[in-house]
Amino acid sequence: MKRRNTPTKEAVLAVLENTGKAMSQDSIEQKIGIDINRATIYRVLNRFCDDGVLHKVVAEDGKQYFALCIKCDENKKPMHHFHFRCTKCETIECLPIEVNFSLSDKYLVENVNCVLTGVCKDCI
Amino acid sequence: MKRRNTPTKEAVLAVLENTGKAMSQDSIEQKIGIDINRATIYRVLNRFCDDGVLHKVVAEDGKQYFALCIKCDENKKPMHHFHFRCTKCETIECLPIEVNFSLSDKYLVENVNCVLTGVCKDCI
DNA sequence: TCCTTAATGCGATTTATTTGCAATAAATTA
DNA sequence: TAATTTATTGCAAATAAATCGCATTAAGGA
Repeated sequence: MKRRNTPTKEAVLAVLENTGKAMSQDSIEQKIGIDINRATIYRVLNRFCDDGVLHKVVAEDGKQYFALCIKCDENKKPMHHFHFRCTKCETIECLPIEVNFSLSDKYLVENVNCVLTGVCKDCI
Repeated sequence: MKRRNTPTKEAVLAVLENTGKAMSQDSIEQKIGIDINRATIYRVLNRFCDDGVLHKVVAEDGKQYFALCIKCDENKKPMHHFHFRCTKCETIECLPIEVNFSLSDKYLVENVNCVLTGVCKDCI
């Protein structure tokens, strides 16, 4: 199943590159300019996640937010980082803070989801 | 608005004490034995959260899970801890692992929500 | 230019959670 | 103990996020 380039995909990526933050389908739809169906945006976002272009964060409001994966050294695996959700400006930013924990290897960790919520430096 | 004791509240607490894990409204309703309305369970859970009896975790499935707050020394404030959601047995357990991060005090952190997802030690 | 099938739009659906409102029942008071 | 106040509950409907089926469109290789 080879991927195709479409205006939709480019527009979604452009919005995310532009804000540099994690965004919900809703806020992407508002900023994207062109008229794109809700379901399509979700499908595009999920495909990008599958392809490792985006990562998904679920905040404590229960909603999904998507952000570009930070490109780091190719031999270094992308680190799990904290996210900060600001309840004033309704944004989620990726913090350059690594998530550290040591857990018995009797557990298989497949996913890490860490979100701090509060008021960000711009709104405080 | 003084709180009243009701069979419902006792039953909900009993279930949570029993499993010792974080549970969703759904799973509580299944285990509780008596017939309690969905909305009522949510209201009871949220009230307990307001009162500091329970804490709420939002997992990456977007659902809310509730667990008893761990009682520690009274002079020690309750720590933020990691949670582990097992996709096999569908449970969430509170891990005795503290969440550590250092963030500029230009941010006001009001809430911490950290969930690891994978396969737990009992299911692996 | 034609053809295959990935991508899209639309509408309907599913699932989690909340809310309004009338009825019920704790707990306090007379 | 009976009366009173109002927190709590049940029920049904409302919200809201995300997904799904299906017919249509349009990349991009032949």
